[in-house]
Amino acid sequence: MLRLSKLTDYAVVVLARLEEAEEGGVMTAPGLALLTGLAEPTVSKVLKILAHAGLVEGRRGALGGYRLTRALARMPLSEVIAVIDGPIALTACVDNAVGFCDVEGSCPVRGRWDPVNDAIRRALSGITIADLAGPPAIVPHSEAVAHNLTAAE
Amino acid sequence: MLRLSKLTDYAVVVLARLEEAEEGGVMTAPGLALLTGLAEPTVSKVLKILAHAGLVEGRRGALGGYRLTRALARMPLSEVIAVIDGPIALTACVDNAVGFCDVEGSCPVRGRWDPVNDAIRRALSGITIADLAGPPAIVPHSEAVAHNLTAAE
DNA sequence: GCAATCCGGACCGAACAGGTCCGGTATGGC
DNA sequence: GCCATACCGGACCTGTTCGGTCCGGATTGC
Repeated sequence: MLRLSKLTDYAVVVLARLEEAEEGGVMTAPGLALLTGLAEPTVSKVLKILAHAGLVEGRRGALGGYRLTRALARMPLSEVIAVIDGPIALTACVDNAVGFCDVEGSCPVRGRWDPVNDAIRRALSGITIADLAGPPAIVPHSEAVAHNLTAAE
Repeated sequence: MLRLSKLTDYAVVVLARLEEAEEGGVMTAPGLALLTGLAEPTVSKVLKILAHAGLVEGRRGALGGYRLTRALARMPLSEVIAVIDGPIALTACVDNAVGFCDVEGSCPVRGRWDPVNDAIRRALSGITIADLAGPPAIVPHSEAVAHNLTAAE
């Protein structure tokens, strides 16, 4: 299904909400949980991962919270995916890894997936979280899809 | 990891081998299992799925087997993925589905994933199984990777 | 000192994928 | 006409991964 983890989905939502904080202000994990409707431990987990990767910054103590280290417009989707789900790779046959596949000697596809991975990475790099968060208003429940957001052509 | 199932990987390998059959000839599931080094039940499973989708054609009885219904050069990778793994969609929030997400009313990302999915589909549609199977010869166990196979630019 | 908050990790249950097997049906050869 | 071969369709089991929760510790401001 080529699906990515829900954590990544949550991360995008949380980041989108986090941008609504006033300039320089922080938002707490419980607060973001309320805003997003997600469970607090889940939000906390997401934020911890994002903080570890440097996409957000955590400030401890009372009046603490999280804030973005970068504008969402400068945060490509591919980076968030890589942070949460690990490096983007469709199969285990990546980077000429040897010894993982027991039929690598006779595999006609060997080494050919890399261009595919690159194509996906390129398509994803052209989309930022800001694009996903979209204009502040909520989109109507129908087409806003065939947009000029295509990024890869 | 944005990973797709191993079955899809196997499907590509099997298809690549299947193309080596002489014109109009069929190859049996046990035979393909030997050629690919995969377990026979697994190969059989893959072929059944592919046959159900019409990508290969099965002929029963003695002297039976499978054969391609189409040249690999006309078989986009996206189609194989869709057949094995289901439709290409990164998240559950696709096609403006309503009622699956309990926070859809307040989700700022709602409806914004579709362009991403489209971008991925487009990147994948430009690559055919023939590209993955590559030239008939087997690639050496080292770099033959950074090839001009990128297909999407 | 106390309360609020992030930090790092361990933990468990559920869902999914991977892989196998079996009975049934069609085809060709002896 | 019988049998071996091979596809067909499904059920089945098992292991791994993901989603989600929880706890103790460290840090900061009042």
